[in-house]
Amino acid sequence: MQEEQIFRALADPTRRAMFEALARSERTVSELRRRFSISQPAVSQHIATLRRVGLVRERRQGRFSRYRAEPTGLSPLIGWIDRYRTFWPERLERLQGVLKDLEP
Amino acid sequence: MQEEQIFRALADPTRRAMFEALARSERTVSELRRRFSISQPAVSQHIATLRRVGLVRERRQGRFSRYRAEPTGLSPLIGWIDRYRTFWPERLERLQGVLKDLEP
DNA sequence: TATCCACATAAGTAGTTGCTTATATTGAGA
DNA sequence: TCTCAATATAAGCAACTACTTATGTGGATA
Repeated sequence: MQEEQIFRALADPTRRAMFEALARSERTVSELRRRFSISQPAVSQHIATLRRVGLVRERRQGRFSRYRAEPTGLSPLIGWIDRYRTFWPERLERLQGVLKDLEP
Repeated sequence: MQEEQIFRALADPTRRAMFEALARSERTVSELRRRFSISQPAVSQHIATLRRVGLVRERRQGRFSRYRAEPTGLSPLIGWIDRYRTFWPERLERLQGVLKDLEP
């Protein structure tokens, strides 16, 4: 999936919030509807957009559809940004620190 | 500047391309106009948007305005993405490699 | 000072987007 | 099988966006 679609999908605040919620835990459309005060179709449409660009995965379970975020879908976005990290030594250092902490 | 504005600014492909061009070198509006086949006002409007969200800086020089990218303006975007890097060991490793190359 | 030139701003417009209500579709249980 | 519950799709609409042309502003030069 191209970076173009990813950027557009994440430009909407509601969709970004949904991705965040789905990164924390798997949820159904109804659950998302409760959390965001928009109609059920609106939720389905946002999910469809996120799914189309590879940011969300579906897991069918009977008449329920459980959705969860697919962080690897951010790959094009990260790829784009990494081109500009080299301009940014300070930030790189911070990130380096984070990486060190993650080393076992 | 909030991540909201940054995402919206970069969602447009022309604006993203302009940011990329301005990251490579400083340019005037006229120079950008030549590179992108849109009107001069359209260029000015895109620049204004990028400037408003802190992604581009102006350097006045007589009647010319020279613009260049401000990579630190990507900070909110990077901050947002970093929240999901932890879900992504493979990518982290690759990045770690990149960082190693930059060390000396 | 008169006139370009580089750029910004204003105003109008066609296309896109995010929402709504209405209507399928499909599975589970009485 | 009949009905309800969970979700998807269709259709319509108001708001936003990215563009255009027209015009304003201020620096440089004759």
